[in-house]
Amino acid sequence: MSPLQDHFVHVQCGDCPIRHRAVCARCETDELMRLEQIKYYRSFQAGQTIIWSGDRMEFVGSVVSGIATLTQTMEDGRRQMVGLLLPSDFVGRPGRATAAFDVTATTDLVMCCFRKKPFEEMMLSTPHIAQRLLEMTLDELDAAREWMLLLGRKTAREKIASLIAIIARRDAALQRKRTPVALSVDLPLTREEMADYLGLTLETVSRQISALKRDGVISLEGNRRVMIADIDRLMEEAGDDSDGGILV
Amino acid sequence: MSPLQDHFVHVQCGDCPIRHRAVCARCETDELMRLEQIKYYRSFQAGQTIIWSGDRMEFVGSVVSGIATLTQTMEDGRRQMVGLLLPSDFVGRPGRATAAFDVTATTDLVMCCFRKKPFEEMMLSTPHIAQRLLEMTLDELDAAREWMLLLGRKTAREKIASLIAIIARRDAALQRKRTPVALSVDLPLTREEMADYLGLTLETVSRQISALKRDGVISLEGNRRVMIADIDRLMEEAGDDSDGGILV
DNA sequence: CGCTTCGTTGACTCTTTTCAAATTCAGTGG
DNA sequence: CCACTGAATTTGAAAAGAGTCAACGAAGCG
Repeated sequence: MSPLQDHFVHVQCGDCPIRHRAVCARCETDELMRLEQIKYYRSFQAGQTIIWSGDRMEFVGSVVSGIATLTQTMEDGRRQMVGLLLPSDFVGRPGRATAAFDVTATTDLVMCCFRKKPFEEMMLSTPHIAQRLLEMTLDELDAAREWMLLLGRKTAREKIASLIAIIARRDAALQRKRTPVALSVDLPLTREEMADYLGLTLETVSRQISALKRDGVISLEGNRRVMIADIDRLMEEAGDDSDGGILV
Repeated sequence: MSPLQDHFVHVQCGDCPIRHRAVCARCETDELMRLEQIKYYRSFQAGQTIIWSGDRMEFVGSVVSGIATLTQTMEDGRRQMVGLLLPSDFVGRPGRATAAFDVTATTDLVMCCFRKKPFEEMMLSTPHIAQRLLEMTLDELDAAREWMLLLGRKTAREKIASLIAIIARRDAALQRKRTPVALSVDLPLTREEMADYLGLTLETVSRQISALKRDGVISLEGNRRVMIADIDRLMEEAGDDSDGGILV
Protein backbone atom coordinates (compact mmCIF):
# COMPACT_ATOMS: atom_id res chain seq x y z
CA MET A 1 0.00 0.00 0.00
CA SER A 2 1.89 2.95 1.28
CA PRO A 3 5.59 3.41 0.75
CA LEU A 4 5.99 3.38 4.52
CA GLN A 5 4.96 -0.26 4.52
CA ASP A 6 8.24 -1.15 2.85
CA HIS A 7 11.04 -2.51 4.92
CA PHE A 8 13.60 -0.04 6.10
CA VAL A 9 17.27 -0.26 5.46
CA HIS A 10 18.86 -2.67 7.86
CA VAL A 11 20.45 -0.81 10.75
CA GLN A 12 23.31 -2.42 12.65
CA CYS A 13 22.23 -3.24 16.20
CA GLY A 14 25.31 -1.49 17.53
CA ASP A 15 24.04 1.76 16.07
CA CYS A 16 20.44 1.26 17.11
CA PRO A 17 18.98 4.13 19.13
CA ILE A 18 17.23 1.76 21.53
CA ARG A 19 20.13 -0.64 21.89
CA HIS A 20 20.50 -0.07 25.61
CA ARG A 21 16.88 0.03 26.69
CA ALA A 22 15.09 -2.54 24.55
CA VAL A 23 14.71 -6.26 25.02
CA CYS A 24 18.21 -6.69 23.58
CA ALA A 25 19.78 -4.39 26.16
CA ARG A 26 21.71 -7.08 27.98
CA CYS A 27 22.89 -8.96 24.92
CA GLU A 28 26.59 -9.49 24.27
CA THR A 29 28.07 -8.88 20.86
CA ASP A 30 27.66 -12.47 19.72
CA GLU A 31 24.07 -12.62 20.90
CA LEU A 32 23.39 -9.39 19.11
CA MET A 33 24.75 -10.91 15.93
CA ARG A 34 22.26 -13.72 16.14
CA LEU A 35 19.44 -11.29 16.73
CA GLU A 36 20.69 -9.26 13.82
CA GLN A 37 20.09 -12.25 11.58
CA ILE A 38 16.47 -12.76 12.45
CA LYS A 39 15.35 -9.16 12.79
CA TYR A 40 13.64 -7.02 10.20
CA TYR A 41 12.17 -3.53 10.25
CA ARG A 42 8.59 -2.59 9.56
CA SER A 43 7.11 0.86 9.30
CA PHE A 44 3.58 1.93 9.99
CA GLN A 45 1.71 5.12 9.26
CA ALA A 46 0.06 7.21 11.90
CA GLY A 47 -3.35 5.73 12.58
CA GLN A 48 -2.53 2.34 11.18
CA THR A 49 -3.45 -0.71 13.21
CA ILE A 50 -0.46 -2.95 13.81
CA ILE A 51 -2.27 -5.87 15.40
CA TRP A 52 -5.95 -6.52 16.01
CA SER A 53 -7.08 -8.11 19.22
CA GLY A 54 -7.77 -11.77 18.55
CA ASP A 55 -5.42 -11.91 15.59
CA ARG A 56 -2.80 -14.55 15.32
CA MET A 57 0.49 -12.93 16.33
CA GLU A 58 3.11 -13.54 13.68
CA PHE A 59 5.79 -11.40 15.22
CA VAL A 60 7.01 -9.64 18.30
CA GLY A 61 9.34 -6.68 18.41
CA SER A 62 10.43 -3.34 19.75
CA VAL A 63 9.25 0.14 18.96
CA VAL A 64 12.27 1.90 17.45
CA SER A 65 10.70 5.28 16.82
CA GLY A 66 7.23 6.71 17.10
CA ILE A 67 4.42 5.90 19.47
CA ALA A 68 1.90 3.08 19.65
CA THR A 69 -1.02 2.34 21.91
CA LEU A 70 -2.56 -0.80 23.31
CA THR A 71 -6.33 -0.51 23.56
CA GLN A 72 -9.39 -2.52 24.46
CA THR A 73 -12.82 -1.82 23.08
CA MET A 74 -16.22 -2.96 24.35
CA GLU A 75 -18.99 -3.93 21.93
CA ASP A 76 -20.73 -0.61 22.35
CA GLY A 77 -17.57 1.28 21.49
CA ARG A 78 -16.31 2.32 24.90
CA ARG A 79 -12.56 2.24 24.66
CA GLN A 80 -9.77 2.10 27.22
CA MET A 81 -6.11 2.50 26.49
CA VAL A 82 -4.12 -0.07 28.46
CA GLY A 83 -0.62 0.59 27.17
CA LEU A 84 1.34 3.50 25.75
CA LEU A 85 4.37 2.26 23.86
CA LEU A 86 7.35 4.53 23.37
CA PRO A 87 10.65 3.72 21.67
CA SER A 88 12.31 0.66 23.22
CA ASP A 89 9.03 -0.77 24.48
CA PHE A 90 8.27 -4.35 23.58
CA VAL A 91 5.24 -5.47 21.60
CA GLY A 92 3.85 -8.97 21.74
CA ARG A 93 3.56 -11.83 24.12
CA PRO A 94 5.89 -14.78 23.70
CA GLY A 95 4.08 -17.99 24.50
CA ARG A 96 0.65 -16.86 23.38
CA ALA A 97 -0.85 -17.43 19.98
CA THR A 98 -3.28 -14.53 19.65
CA ALA A 99 -3.20 -10.89 20.61
CA ALA A 100 -5.30 -9.81 23.57
CA PHE A 101 -5.40 -6.11 22.67
CA ASP A 102 -5.35 -3.83 19.66
CA VAL A 103 -2.00 -2.26 18.90
CA THR A 104 -2.16 0.97 16.92
CA ALA A 105 0.45 3.39 15.65
CA THR A 106 -0.54 6.89 16.77
CA THR A 107 2.38 8.46 14.94
CA ASP A 108 4.45 7.17 12.07
CA LEU A 109 6.33 4.34 13.61
CA VAL A 110 9.21 1.95 13.01
CA MET A 111 9.39 -1.42 14.65
CA CYS A 112 12.24 -3.88 14.91
CA CYS A 113 10.45 -7.20 14.45
CA PHE A 114 11.24 -10.84 15.00
CA ARG A 115 9.08 -13.67 13.78
CA LYS A 116 7.57 -15.10 16.90
CA LYS A 117 8.80 -18.67 16.61
CA PRO A 118 12.50 -17.93 16.09
CA PHE A 119 12.34 -15.32 18.84
CA GLU A 120 10.84 -17.79 21.28
CA GLU A 121 13.55 -20.28 20.44
CA MET A 122 16.18 -17.66 20.92
CA MET A 123 14.71 -16.75 24.30
CA LEU A 124 15.30 -20.31 25.45
CA SER A 125 18.92 -20.30 24.35
CA THR A 126 19.70 -16.72 25.35
CA PRO A 127 19.02 -16.02 29.00
CA HIS A 128 19.98 -12.39 28.56
CA ILE A 129 16.92 -11.85 26.41
CA ALA A 130 14.54 -13.63 28.77
CA GLN A 131 16.03 -11.80 31.73
CA ARG A 132 15.61 -8.43 30.15
CA LEU A 133 12.10 -9.25 29.03
CA LEU A 134 11.18 -10.28 32.56
CA GLU A 135 12.58 -7.04 33.91
CA MET A 136 10.66 -4.99 31.35
CA THR A 137 7.46 -6.91 32.02
CA LEU A 138 7.78 -6.36 35.77
CA ASP A 139 8.28 -2.65 35.13
CA GLU A 140 5.22 -2.57 32.93
CA LEU A 141 3.22 -4.35 35.57
CA ASP A 142 4.23 -1.74 38.13
CA ALA A 143 3.27 0.99 35.68
CA ALA A 144 -0.07 -0.71 35.04
CA ARG A 145 -0.73 -0.73 38.77
CA GLU A 146 0.00 2.98 39.10
CA TRP A 147 -2.33 3.47 36.19
CA MET A 148 -5.01 1.49 38.01
CA LEU A 149 -4.81 3.91 40.93
CA LEU A 150 -5.25 6.74 38.49
CA LEU A 151 -8.26 5.13 36.81
CA GLY A 152 -9.97 3.99 39.97
CA ARG A 153 -9.41 6.81 42.40
CA LYS A 154 -8.17 10.04 40.89
CA THR A 155 -10.34 13.00 39.94
CA ALA A 156 -10.42 14.30 36.39
CA ARG A 157 -8.05 17.13 37.29
CA GLU A 158 -5.62 14.76 38.99
CA LYS A 159 -5.76 12.46 35.99
CA ILE A 160 -4.77 15.21 33.60
CA ALA A 161 -1.97 16.44 35.86
CA SER A 162 -0.75 12.87 36.22
CA LEU A 163 -0.74 12.27 32.49
CA ILE A 164 1.34 15.35 31.83
CA ALA A 165 3.77 14.32 34.59
CA ILE A 166 3.98 10.76 33.25
CA ILE A 167 4.72 11.87 29.74
CA ALA A 168 7.27 14.40 30.93
CA ARG A 169 9.00 11.71 32.97
CA ARG A 170 8.96 9.14 30.24
CA ASP A 171 10.45 11.28 27.59
CA ALA A 172 13.05 12.67 29.95
CA ALA A 173 13.98 9.02 30.57
CA LEU A 174 14.12 8.31 26.87
CA GLN A 175 16.47 11.16 26.26
CA ARG A 176 18.57 9.94 29.18
CA LYS A 177 18.43 13.43 30.48
CA ARG A 178 18.53 13.29 34.20
CA THR A 179 17.33 16.84 34.26
CA PRO A 180 14.46 17.08 36.69
CA VAL A 181 12.11 17.15 33.73
CA ALA A 182 11.73 19.31 30.68
CA LEU A 183 9.90 22.58 31.08
CA SER A 184 7.85 21.82 28.05
CA VAL A 185 6.41 18.56 26.86
CA ASP A 186 4.89 17.46 23.60
CA LEU A 187 1.69 15.55 24.13
CA PRO A 188 1.82 12.75 21.59
CA LEU A 189 -1.90 12.13 21.90
CA THR A 190 -5.10 13.78 20.71
CA ARG A 191 -7.66 14.82 23.31
CA GLU A 192 -9.62 11.70 22.51
CA GLU A 193 -6.59 9.48 23.00
CA MET A 194 -5.88 11.19 26.31
CA ALA A 195 -9.48 10.50 27.28
CA ASP A 196 -8.99 6.84 26.41
CA TYR A 197 -5.84 6.78 28.49
CA LEU A 198 -7.52 8.38 31.49
CA GLY A 199 -10.96 6.85 31.44
CA LEU A 200 -12.63 10.20 30.71
CA THR A 201 -14.51 11.79 27.85
CA LEU A 202 -12.68 14.09 25.50
CA GLU A 203 -14.82 17.02 26.66
CA THR A 204 -13.73 16.51 30.25
CA VAL A 205 -10.10 16.30 29.15
CA SER A 206 -10.44 19.57 27.30
CA ARG A 207 -12.15 21.28 30.21
CA GLN A 208 -9.58 20.14 32.75
CA ILE A 209 -6.68 21.19 30.57
CA SER A 210 -8.31 24.59 30.29
CA ALA A 211 -8.77 24.69 34.06
CA LEU A 212 -5.11 23.86 34.76
CA LYS A 213 -4.16 26.56 32.29
CA ARG A 214 -6.53 29.06 33.90
CA ASP A 215 -5.06 28.21 37.31
CA GLY A 216 -1.51 28.81 36.09
CA VAL A 217 -0.27 25.26 36.55
CA ILE A 218 0.52 24.88 32.87
CA SER A 219 0.34 26.90 29.72
CA LEU A 220 -0.17 25.80 26.14
CA GLU A 221 1.80 26.55 23.03
CA GLY A 222 -0.48 25.34 20.30
CA ASN A 223 -2.68 22.42 21.19
CA ARG A 224 -0.04 19.85 21.76
CA ARG A 225 2.84 21.51 23.57
CA VAL A 226 2.50 22.00 27.30
CA MET A 227 4.74 24.35 29.22
CA ILE A 228 4.98 23.32 32.83
CA ALA A 229 4.97 26.53 34.80
CA ASP A 230 5.50 24.95 38.17
CA ILE A 231 6.59 21.34 38.30
CA ASP A 232 6.07 20.94 42.04
CA ARG A 233 2.60 22.33 41.75
CA LEU A 234 1.90 19.89 38.91
CA MET A 235 3.06 16.93 40.97
CA GLU A 236 0.89 18.13 43.81
CA GLU A 237 -2.10 18.39 41.51
CA ALA A 238 -1.38 14.86 40.31
CA GLY A 239 -1.92 13.59 43.82
CA ASP A 240 1.05 11.22 43.83
CA ASP A 241 2.61 10.70 47.21
CA SER A 242 5.83 9.57 45.62
CA ASP A 243 7.37 13.03 45.44
CA GLY A 244 8.63 14.43 42.19
CA GLY A 245 11.48 11.93 42.20
CA ILE A 246 12.96 11.57 38.79
CA LEU A 247 11.99 8.99 36.26
CA VAL A 248 10.69 5.52 35.79
CA MET B 1 3.45 -12.35 68.63
CA SER B 2 0.65 -14.61 67.56
CA PRO B 3 1.10 -18.34 67.32
CA LEU B 4 0.31 -18.04 63.63
CA GLN B 5 3.53 -16.13 63.19
CA ASP B 6 5.47 -19.28 63.89
CA HIS B 7 6.85 -21.25 61.02
CA PHE B 8 4.78 -24.10 59.80
CA VAL B 9 5.91 -27.66 59.55
CA HIS B 10 7.99 -28.13 56.47
CA VAL B 11 5.90 -29.63 53.67
CA GLN B 12 7.60 -31.60 50.93
CA CYS B 13 7.35 -29.74 47.62
CA GLY B 14 6.05 -32.87 45.99
CA ASP B 15 3.00 -32.74 48.22
CA CYS B 16 2.47 -29.02 47.94
CA PRO B 17 -1.02 -28.01 46.85
CA ILE B 18 0.32 -25.30 44.53
CA ARG B 19 3.13 -27.39 43.11
CA HIS B 20 1.82 -27.24 39.56
CA ARG B 21 0.74 -23.62 39.36
CA ALA B 22 3.26 -21.65 41.35
CA VAL B 23 6.62 -20.24 40.32
CA CYS B 24 8.10 -23.72 40.82
CA ALA B 25 5.66 -25.35 38.41
CA ARG B 26 8.23 -26.18 35.75
CA CYS B 27 10.95 -27.36 38.06
CA GLU B 28 12.39 -30.85 37.78
CA THR B 29 12.90 -33.03 40.82
CA ASP B 30 16.47 -31.90 41.37
CA GLU B 31 15.57 -28.25 41.01
CA LEU B 32 12.76 -28.76 43.48
CA MET B 33 15.23 -30.22 45.93
CA ARG B 34 17.31 -27.10 45.80
CA LEU B 35 14.26 -24.92 46.31
CA GLU B 36 13.27 -27.15 49.18
CA GLN B 37 16.48 -26.22 50.92
CA ILE B 38 15.99 -22.48 50.80
CA LYS B 39 12.27 -22.27 51.37
CA TYR B 40 10.46 -21.65 54.62
CA TYR B 41 6.82 -21.14 55.52
CA ARG B 42 5.31 -18.12 57.17
CA SER B 43 1.78 -17.64 58.36
CA PHE B 44 -0.14 -14.44 58.70
CA GLN B 45 -3.38 -13.61 60.40
CA ALA B 46 -6.33 -12.11 58.61
CA GLY B 47 -5.83 -8.37 58.45
CA GLN B 48 -2.10 -8.51 59.01
CA THR B 49 0.15 -6.51 56.71
CA ILE B 50 2.76 -8.68 55.05
CA ILE B 51 4.80 -5.92 53.43
CA TRP B 52 4.50 -2.15 53.57
CA SER B 53 5.02 -0.09 50.47
CA GLY B 54 8.51 1.38 50.62
CA ASP B 55 9.82 -1.35 52.90
CA ARG B 56 12.95 -3.22 52.10
CA MET B 57 11.88 -6.58 50.66
CA GLU B 58 13.62 -9.38 52.50
CA PHE B 59 11.82 -12.20 50.80
CA VAL B 60 9.69 -13.25 47.89
CA GLY B 61 7.36 -16.20 47.79
CA SER B 62 4.11 -17.86 46.85
CA VAL B 63 0.74 -17.78 48.48
CA VAL B 64 0.04 -21.36 49.57
CA SER B 65 -3.36 -20.85 51.13
CA GLY B 66 -5.52 -17.85 51.92
CA ILE B 67 -5.88 -14.56 50.12
CA ALA B 68 -3.78 -11.42 50.02
CA THR B 69 -4.22 -8.05 48.38
CA LEU B 70 -1.90 -5.53 46.83
CA THR B 71 -3.03 -1.99 47.48
CA GLN B 72 -1.99 1.59 46.98
CA THR B 73 -3.08 4.43 49.21
CA MET B 74 -3.02 8.17 48.56
CA GLU B 75 -2.15 10.63 51.34
CA ASP B 76 -5.77 11.49 51.91
CA GLY B 77 -6.68 7.85 52.35
CA ARG B 78 -8.16 7.00 48.98
CA ARG B 79 -7.23 3.42 48.35
CA GLN B 80 -7.08 1.24 45.25
CA MET B 81 -6.50 -2.47 45.17
CA VAL B 82 -4.08 -3.34 42.38
CA GLY B 83 -3.66 -7.06 42.93
CA LEU B 84 -5.68 -9.92 44.38
CA LEU B 85 -3.43 -12.81 45.27
CA LEU B 86 -4.84 -16.32 45.48
CA PRO B 87 -2.98 -19.54 46.23
CA SER B 88 -0.07 -20.07 43.81
CA ASP B 89 0.30 -16.35 43.09
CA PHE B 90 3.73 -14.87 43.50
CA VAL B 91 4.61 -12.05 45.88
CA GLY B 92 7.62 -9.83 45.43
CA ARG B 93 9.75 -8.40 42.69
CA PRO B 94 13.13 -9.93 42.04
CA GLY B 95 15.62 -7.23 41.15
CA ARG B 96 14.05 -4.47 43.19
CA ALA B 97 15.05 -3.50 46.70
CA THR B 98 11.85 -1.98 48.07
CA ALA B 99 8.19 -2.82 47.77
CA ALA B 100 6.03 -0.58 45.60
CA PHE B 101 2.70 -1.60 47.14
CA ASP B 102 1.23 -2.75 50.43
CA VAL B 103 0.62 -6.47 50.68
CA THR B 104 -2.03 -7.49 53.19
CA ALA B 105 -3.49 -10.82 54.23
CA THR B 106 -7.28 -10.59 54.01
CA THR B 107 -7.74 -14.08 55.38
CA ASP B 108 -5.41 -16.21 57.45
CA LEU B 109 -2.66 -17.03 55.05
CA VAL B 110 0.34 -19.25 54.54
CA MET B 111 3.21 -18.27 52.31
CA CYS B 112 6.09 -20.29 50.97
CA CYS B 113 8.98 -17.83 51.23
CA PHE B 114 12.48 -17.56 49.86
CA ARG B 115 14.98 -15.02 51.02
CA LYS B 116 15.32 -12.65 48.13
CA LYS B 117 19.04 -12.96 47.50
CA PRO B 118 19.24 -16.77 47.29
CA PHE B 119 16.11 -16.80 45.17
CA GLU B 120 17.58 -14.30 42.72
CA GLU B 121 20.72 -16.38 42.47
CA MET B 122 18.68 -19.46 41.87
CA MET B 123 16.74 -17.70 39.13
CA LEU B 124 19.98 -17.15 37.25
CA SER B 125 21.00 -20.78 37.49
CA THR B 126 17.54 -22.28 37.01
CA PRO B 127 15.90 -21.14 33.78
CA HIS B 128 12.75 -23.07 34.64
CA ILE B 129 12.07 -20.68 37.48
CA ALA B 130 12.73 -17.56 35.45
CA GLN B 131 10.63 -18.92 32.59
CA ARG B 132 7.69 -19.66 34.80
CA LEU B 133 7.98 -16.29 36.52
CA LEU B 134 7.97 -14.54 33.16
CA GLU B 135 4.89 -16.46 32.13
CA MET B 136 3.12 -15.61 35.38
CA THR B 137 4.10 -11.97 35.12
CA LEU B 138 2.78 -11.73 31.57
CA ASP B 139 -0.49 -13.28 32.73
CA GLU B 140 -0.71 -10.77 35.54
CA LEU B 141 -0.04 -7.95 33.14
CA ASP B 142 -2.90 -9.13 30.92
CA ALA B 143 -5.13 -9.35 33.98
CA ALA B 144 -4.09 -5.86 35.05
CA ARG B 145 -5.07 -4.57 31.61
CA GLU B 146 -8.50 -6.15 31.79
CA TRP B 147 -8.81 -4.58 35.21
CA MET B 148 -7.91 -1.21 33.71
CA LEU B 149 -10.84 -1.49 31.30
CA LEU B 150 -13.08 -2.25 34.24
CA LEU B 151 -11.81 0.74 36.24
CA GLY B 152 -11.81 3.19 33.38
CA ARG B 153 -14.93 2.36 31.45
CA LYS B 154 -17.37 0.08 33.17
CA THR B 155 -20.44 1.22 35.09
CA ALA B 156 -20.89 0.34 38.75
CA ARG B 157 -23.26 -2.48 37.85
CA GLU B 158 -20.87 -3.90 35.25
CA LYS B 159 -18.04 -3.68 37.74
CA ILE B 160 -19.91 -5.76 40.32
CA ALA B 161 -20.98 -8.35 37.75
CA SER B 162 -17.39 -8.52 36.48
CA LEU B 163 -15.99 -9.02 39.95
CA ILE B 164 -18.31 -11.91 40.67
CA ALA B 165 -17.43 -13.47 37.32
CA ILE B 166 -13.71 -12.99 37.90
CA ILE B 167 -13.80 -14.61 41.31
CA ALA B 168 -15.93 -17.47 40.05
CA ARG B 169 -13.46 -18.05 37.22
CA ARG B 170 -10.41 -17.84 39.41
CA ASP B 171 -11.51 -20.28 41.97
CA ALA B 172 -12.82 -22.69 39.38
CA ALA B 173 -9.30 -22.52 37.93
CA LEU B 174 -7.75 -23.13 41.31
CA GLN B 175 -9.83 -26.19 41.91
CA ARG B 176 -8.89 -27.38 38.45
CA LYS B 177 -12.52 -27.93 37.87
CA ARG B 178 -13.22 -27.37 34.27
CA THR B 179 -16.87 -27.16 35.14
CA PRO B 180 -18.26 -24.10 33.42
CA VAL B 181 -18.14 -22.31 36.78
CA ALA B 182 -19.57 -23.02 40.18
CA LEU B 183 -23.15 -22.04 40.79
CA SER B 184 -22.19 -20.43 44.03
CA VAL B 185 -19.13 -18.43 44.90
CA ASP B 186 -17.69 -17.27 48.16
CA LEU B 187 -16.68 -13.64 48.02
CA PRO B 188 -13.42 -13.50 49.93
CA LEU B 189 -13.70 -9.73 50.34
CA THR B 190 -15.68 -7.32 52.47
CA ARG B 191 -17.81 -4.70 50.74
CA GLU B 192 -15.09 -2.18 51.39
CA GLU B 193 -12.43 -4.41 49.85
CA MET B 194 -14.67 -4.94 46.83
CA ALA B 195 -15.00 -1.18 46.59
CA ASP B 196 -11.22 -0.85 46.65
CA TYR B 197 -10.96 -3.46 43.95
CA LEU B 198 -13.53 -1.77 41.75
CA GLY B 199 -12.79 1.90 42.29
CA LEU B 200 -16.18 2.50 43.92
CA THR B 201 -17.44 3.39 47.38
CA LEU B 202 -18.69 0.64 49.62
CA GLU B 203 -22.19 2.09 49.52
CA THR B 204 -22.29 1.82 45.75
CA VAL B 205 -21.06 -1.75 45.95
CA SER B 206 -23.82 -2.60 48.37
CA ARG B 207 -26.46 -0.90 46.27
CA GLN B 208 -25.42 -2.62 43.07
CA ILE B 209 -25.30 -6.02 44.69
CA SER B 210 -28.82 -5.39 45.94
CA ALA B 211 -29.85 -4.33 42.46
CA LEU B 212 -28.45 -7.47 40.83
CA LYS B 213 -30.24 -9.50 43.47
CA ARG B 214 -33.49 -7.62 42.91
CA ASP B 215 -33.17 -8.22 39.18
CA GLY B 216 -32.68 -11.95 39.66
CA VAL B 217 -29.14 -12.12 38.29
CA ILE B 218 -27.77 -13.42 41.57
CA SER B 219 -29.01 -14.30 45.02
CA LEU B 220 -27.26 -14.15 48.35
CA GLU B 221 -26.83 -16.75 51.03
CA GLY B 222 -25.54 -14.77 53.95
CA ASN B 223 -23.45 -11.74 53.04
CA ARG B 224 -20.57 -13.49 51.45
CA ARG B 225 -21.94 -16.36 49.40
CA VAL B 226 -23.33 -15.50 45.98
CA MET B 227 -25.52 -17.91 44.06
CA ILE B 228 -25.30 -17.25 40.38
CA ALA B 229 -28.80 -17.73 39.05
CA ASP B 230 -27.94 -17.25 35.39
CA ILE B 231 -24.31 -17.35 34.39
CA ASP B 232 -24.89 -16.10 30.84
CA ARG B 233 -26.89 -13.21 32.14
CA LEU B 234 -24.09 -12.40 34.58
CA MET B 235 -21.50 -12.38 31.80
CA GLU B 236 -23.76 -10.14 29.79
CA GLU B 237 -24.13 -7.76 32.70
CA ALA B 238 -20.34 -7.73 33.07
CA GLY B 239 -20.05 -6.27 29.59
CA ASP B 240 -17.16 -8.46 28.50
CA ASP B 241 -17.10 -9.23 24.83
CA SER B 242 -14.95 -12.25 25.43
CA ASP B 243 -17.83 -14.69 25.89
CA GLY B 244 -18.16 -16.78 28.97
CA GLY B 245 -15.19 -18.87 27.86
CA ILE B 246 -13.70 -20.73 30.75
CA LEU B 247 -10.79 -19.64 32.83
CA VAL B 248 -7.71 -17.53 32.96
C1' DC C 1 -11.32 28.51 -0.39
C1' DG C 2 -14.11 24.98 1.23
C1' DC C 3 -13.67 20.71 3.79
C1' DT C 4 -12.59 17.84 7.47
C1' DT C 5 -10.58 16.91 11.77
C1' DC C 6 -9.55 18.52 16.21
C1' DG C 7 -10.47 21.19 20.11
C1' DT C 8 -13.26 24.30 23.19
C1' DT C 9 -17.28 25.75 25.57
C1' DG C 10 -22.10 25.77 27.30
C1' DA C 11 -26.38 23.83 29.23
C1' DC C 12 -28.36 20.10 31.08
C1' DT C 13 -28.63 15.20 32.78
C1' DC C 14 -27.39 11.39 35.32
C1' DT C 15 -24.45 8.27 37.89
C1' DT C 16 -21.92 7.90 41.73
C1' DT C 17 -20.42 10.00 46.00
C1' DT C 18 -21.22 11.93 50.44
C1' DC C 19 -23.29 12.17 54.74
C1' DA C 20 -26.38 10.08 57.89
C1' DA C 21 -29.15 6.62 59.95
C1' DA C 22 -31.02 2.14 60.40
C1' DT C 23 -30.34 -2.81 60.27
C1' DT C 24 -28.06 -7.23 60.33
C1' DC C 25 -24.45 -10.22 61.70
C1' DA C 26 -20.82 -12.49 64.45
C1' DG C 27 -18.64 -13.11 68.48
C1' DT C 28 -18.59 -12.68 73.72
C1' DG C 29 -19.85 -13.39 78.18
C1' DG C 30 -23.54 -14.08 81.29
C1' DC D 1 -29.59 -20.02 75.08
C1' DC D 2 -29.76 -15.16 74.97
C1' DA D 3 -28.64 -10.33 75.51
C1' DC D 4 -24.95 -7.20 74.33
C1' DT D 5 -21.47 -5.04 71.52
C1' DG D 6 -18.94 -3.55 67.64
C1' DA D 7 -18.27 -4.34 62.88
C1' DA D 8 -20.28 -4.93 58.49
C1' DT D 9 -23.95 -3.94 55.55
C1' DT D 10 -27.99 -1.77 53.76
C1' DT D 11 -30.77 2.10 52.71
C1' DG D 12 -32.13 7.04 52.12
C1' DA D 13 -31.63 11.89 50.73
C1' DA D 14 -28.90 15.46 48.94
C1' DA D 15 -24.70 17.06 46.49
C1' DA D 16 -21.13 16.85 43.27
C1' DG D 17 -18.47 15.40 39.53
C1' DA D 18 -18.35 13.77 35.04
C1' DG D 19 -21.06 12.58 30.96
C1' DT D 20 -24.11 13.84 27.02
C1' DC D 21 -25.69 16.61 23.43
C1' DA D 22 -25.02 20.53 20.76
C1' DA D 23 -22.89 24.50 18.84
C1' DC D 24 -18.94 26.98 17.69
C1' DG D 25 -13.98 28.01 16.66
C1' DA D 26 -9.32 26.85 14.92
C1' DA D 27 -6.00 24.46 12.23
C1' DG D 28 -4.36 21.59 8.48
C1' DC D 29 -5.03 20.02 3.61
C1' DG D 30 -6.46 19.30 -1.04
